[in-house]
Amino acid sequence: MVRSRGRPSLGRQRIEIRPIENGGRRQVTFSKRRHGLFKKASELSTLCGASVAVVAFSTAGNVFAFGEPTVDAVLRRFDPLHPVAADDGAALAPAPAGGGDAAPPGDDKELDVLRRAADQTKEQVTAEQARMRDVGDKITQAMAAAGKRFWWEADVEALGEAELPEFARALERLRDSVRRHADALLSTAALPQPPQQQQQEEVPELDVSDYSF
Amino acid sequence: MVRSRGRPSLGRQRIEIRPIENGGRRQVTFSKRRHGLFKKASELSTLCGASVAVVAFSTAGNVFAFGEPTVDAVLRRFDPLHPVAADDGAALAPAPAGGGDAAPPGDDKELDVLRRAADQTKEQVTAEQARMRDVGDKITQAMAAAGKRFWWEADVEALGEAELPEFARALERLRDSVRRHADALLSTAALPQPPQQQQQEEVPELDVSDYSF
DNA sequence: GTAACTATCTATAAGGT
DNA sequence: TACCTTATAGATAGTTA
Repeated sequence: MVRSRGRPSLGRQRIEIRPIENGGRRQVTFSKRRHGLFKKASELSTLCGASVAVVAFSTAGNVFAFGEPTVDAVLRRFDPLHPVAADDGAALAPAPAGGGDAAPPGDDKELDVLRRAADQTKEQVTAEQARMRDVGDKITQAMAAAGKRFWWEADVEALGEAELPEFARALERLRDSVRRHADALLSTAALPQPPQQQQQEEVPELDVSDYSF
Repeated sequence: MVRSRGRPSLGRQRIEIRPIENGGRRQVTFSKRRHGLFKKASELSTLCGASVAVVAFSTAGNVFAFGEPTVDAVLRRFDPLHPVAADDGAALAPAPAGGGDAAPPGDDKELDVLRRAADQTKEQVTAEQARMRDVGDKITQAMAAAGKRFWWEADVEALGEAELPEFARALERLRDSVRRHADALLSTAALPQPPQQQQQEEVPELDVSDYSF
């Protein structure tokens, strides 16, 4: 590009830190500085091993967020209502309604139980995969058709009325499966044998009527 | 301050973005960059009228936060599980305890309230997308690492304790979303393909208490 | 944890494609 | 919208107090 005369540009100019009136300029600045801010946050995290979360709302109401390791992880750790140390999710562990609520740490049986729970979960997940592969193809198609990259971007509207309930049910089952696994992981410290309910592979009754399909 | 010989310092040097081993150096860097990050966030907010929140945990476990107008305000606005009006909720606040309890039908205020509620809903949906995108990247990584093609094949075991609850929650939210859509479909028996999806996002609010996590 | 001090390095304001 | 380019304002590494 030929710059016929004088300086090719004025270069960076100093600006006062005060509200930008011009809408277009404000939008451009927001975009640039937001990127810069997230980058800084990322660098801080990497350099110093810090957990960082950034949330920004534009004047237009759009949200942008950055988090390491995850926005939610950091925010929950920050939330005083969910006091959690380095390992978050302690708040997620349901207080077992059974008898004692704390087991002596260091017991070998603990490990064994954990192992079984893990295997069980894995089994369930495998079963889920089999059941889901079918409906999954439909969903994948919907994703591809819309040029989406992530599963949650799947165009729900494009799913037929036949696939929808199946999709929802599949989600629910997987959700439950994952939750059980998470609970098992998180209750490593205190494993008070629950009243032998969750142990069986029987998936908790699915009350479909609840979801009026 | 006398500097007896040579250059007083080498000046700023370029550094690679990777974990700083030296504890002292890391601490100094954390302090400096944290200040810089907060300043950037502040400027972004002032220049662009954006609401911004930043939360950072040092490796020592200390928390530092910045927020405009307030950390809590931004985080509540971001958390869809705790719907709070962005601006002091004047619009959604319970009817003033004065005389009448409802605005006369046909009043412009009615429309205004509706409009604000709609905006809020839209905002929440957008926030969802932002959070999903974040945790989604993590899950996608897990998928890629395992060479899986579908999201439900993601190796649950490979997800960290931080990601697991996220994954479960993401599933839950998506499930709810799907259910709402299904409900809408069924209640309007024969509605042809909606022209847009963002427009009629007005759906019943979700009752999370049902799926307590 | 903070606060200088400097010499660099980086982010970015403007303007263009 | 995003991506260039330029030239400069601002951030900061290394060090000491």
